[in-house]
Amino acid sequence: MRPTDTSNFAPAEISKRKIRRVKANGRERARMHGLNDALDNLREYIPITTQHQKLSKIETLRLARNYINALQQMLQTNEQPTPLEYAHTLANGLSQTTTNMLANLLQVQPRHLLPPSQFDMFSDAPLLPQHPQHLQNPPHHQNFSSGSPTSSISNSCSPPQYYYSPNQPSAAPLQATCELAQYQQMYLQNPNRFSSYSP
DNA sequence: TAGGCCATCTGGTCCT
DNA sequence: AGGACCAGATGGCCTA
Repeated sequence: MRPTDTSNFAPAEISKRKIRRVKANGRERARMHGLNDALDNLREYIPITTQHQKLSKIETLRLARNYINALQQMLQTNEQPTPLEYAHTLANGLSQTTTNMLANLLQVQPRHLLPPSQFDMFSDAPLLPQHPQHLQNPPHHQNFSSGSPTSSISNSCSPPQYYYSPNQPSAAPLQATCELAQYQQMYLQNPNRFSSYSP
């Protein structure tokens, strides 16, 4: 008899198992809802959002990973990446659909974000494209290291706005990045302030 | 229409 | 024993 074969079980035992299974199904449903809520929460911290279509679960996780990488690179190099560099980091490992969406939001050519194998299909493309003029010299572009120690938070909070879609439905991700930039600048000015930090 | 994504169910395993 | 977690199976929905 297979472990799951209940044909020899008494009706009372079968009923008991059914009840247990139904209860387990409910818990599993609730657990998955909790997982989905957490993913929804995570989506709010990712700088790329669209109004009509939300990122899939797997793409949310991939983009979150890439976003963390991008922020780490900014901290390590103490420089803001170009839009194309930023897009490259964010697009790492994403599906073609999401990559296209990303390219559209960041206003770079999608073909410049494709992996090398797909990039070969566009061999006539220049390796490093010119950014649109308004992206090459964005009005709010500012090097992190250029901020004076006495500059206020509000003045130093000039995130790379050209990284975000004008259709951005929520300012939350923008604000989150802005705050990270502030913390980065504070850290660079006085790392000792953060030495005792524990989450 | 095929493929991707999702919710749900299910049985197995591990832990308390 | 019962709950949490996991992975496989299944069917529905949507989009390119």
